[in-house]
Amino acid sequence: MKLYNTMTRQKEEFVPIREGKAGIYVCGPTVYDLIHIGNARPMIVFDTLRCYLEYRGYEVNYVSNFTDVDDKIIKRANEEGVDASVISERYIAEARKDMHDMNVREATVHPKATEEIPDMIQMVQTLIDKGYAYEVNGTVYFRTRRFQDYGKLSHKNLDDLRSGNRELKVSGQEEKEDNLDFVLWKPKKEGEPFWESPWGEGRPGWHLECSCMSKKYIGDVIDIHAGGEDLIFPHHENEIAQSEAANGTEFARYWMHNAFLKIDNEKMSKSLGNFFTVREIGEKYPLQVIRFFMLSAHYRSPLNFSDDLVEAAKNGLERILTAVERAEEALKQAEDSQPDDGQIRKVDELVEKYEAAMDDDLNTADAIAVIFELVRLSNTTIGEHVSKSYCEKILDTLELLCGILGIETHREEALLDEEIERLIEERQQARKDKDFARADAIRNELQDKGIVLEDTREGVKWKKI
RNA sequence: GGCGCGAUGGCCAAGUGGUAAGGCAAAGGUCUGCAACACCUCUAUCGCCGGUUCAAAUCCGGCUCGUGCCUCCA
Repeated sequence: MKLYNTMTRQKEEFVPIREGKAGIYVCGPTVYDLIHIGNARPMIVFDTLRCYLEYRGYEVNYVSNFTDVDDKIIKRANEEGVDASVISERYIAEARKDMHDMNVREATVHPKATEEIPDMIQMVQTLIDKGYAYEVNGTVYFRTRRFQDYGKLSHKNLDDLRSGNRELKVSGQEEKEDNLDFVLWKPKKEGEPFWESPWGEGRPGWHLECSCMSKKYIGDVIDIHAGGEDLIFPHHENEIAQSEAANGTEFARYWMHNAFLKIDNEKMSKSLGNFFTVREIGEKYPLQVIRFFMLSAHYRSPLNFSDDLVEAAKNGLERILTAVERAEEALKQAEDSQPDDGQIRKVDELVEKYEAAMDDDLNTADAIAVIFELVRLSNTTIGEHVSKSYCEKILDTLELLCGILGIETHREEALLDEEIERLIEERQQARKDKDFARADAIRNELQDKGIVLEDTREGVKWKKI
């Protein structure tokens, strides 16, 4: 399997540190509010990566944190007059719910920053002992220039950074040895949560969390480190500096970054008013549609989000789900005959094509195209006098290929209430009596309630939209 | 200013040297009481200019437009 590595800027064959195992760390959200649609992209993309690696036989240790101590959380807590942990706990629970609805599976571990403070203090101490960090008035800074490789991920050189920040320096803190130095530990301010440390009461810097949590739950060297492309600099660059300086070894073998999501072709921002939470979207569409939509483009391409595009994705997904239903219907009528070798082979070829797409840096757009090819194959070959084993093969394969992408192939089982049941029967009677006006009126009435009817040879089918 | 990315049919989107996957939408047709579903048919020479090559959407150079990051935003 080939993966694009941000570090080398090319696709590389994925070779795990330990055969058959993969340690993946994905930077998670800061929990100060409901997660937004932009947060959803890395969650969906890298969950899919995980599924595919597991399908390929890897035992995946998937770690994704919740940043639960941060300025924005504290601000929110002060506004509501509650403890910061009330805010973070609330939004961790909400994030988990949204993730569940998007079929994003639980990570192997979801560490929280506040539960890893001792390890962070330990790492800061190590960095001070090695000369990579220094303390001034209760703040500990990382001595950026001391780390030779700084800038290797984002391909920046320190002097460019420095000139670009000349203006900031005027208003900046003069206590730093160098303007590029970043905070590892900051002293508490009034009303902020804090922890005891050798440098006084305070809290950890943002970058430090991920370095510690990945070390603790995966190891000094991790196979794949992933996140949104905006994290490349400075977050991931700083993580590398901290971890490699402290551990004396390479931090991550492969760096994967997803591109941004735009809304109506503009950058998502609160000021533009085009800021959507996953929860809001979920009220308009099943979140599985959003997952399908996001995987319909390559993860390294910017993806535009708009109602029209989601609507199109929804219709495409419907086609897949309908095909599964048809195949299931066919299976009921199928015969115990020998399947056609040629047809079986075609299905196998599609699976190979799908794997080739996924092996090529997780090309989910191509993988979905293969699923549609399988849908067409199914719709055109499944019918009367088809063998049971062929039907099963089609169904198993559809389920498998969709499953890897986190797409559930069965519509949610919704029970019809008696009223609706009665209306459907009444319509059938009207049709028998050739009272089509009445029949159509009932169909429209049900449609207004979100129930779509389809008259098939096997009887009336319905689905919720 | 520094470091990147992108430009493919009405819309979305694959495709890194051999004459353009797939989806959505639209149109025509088969099926159907009608509709829906499904199936069939139909829609592109790949931003512009030049170069390399037997051959380029795919490689090189230039241009135009758009866009991301440059200290806490996924």
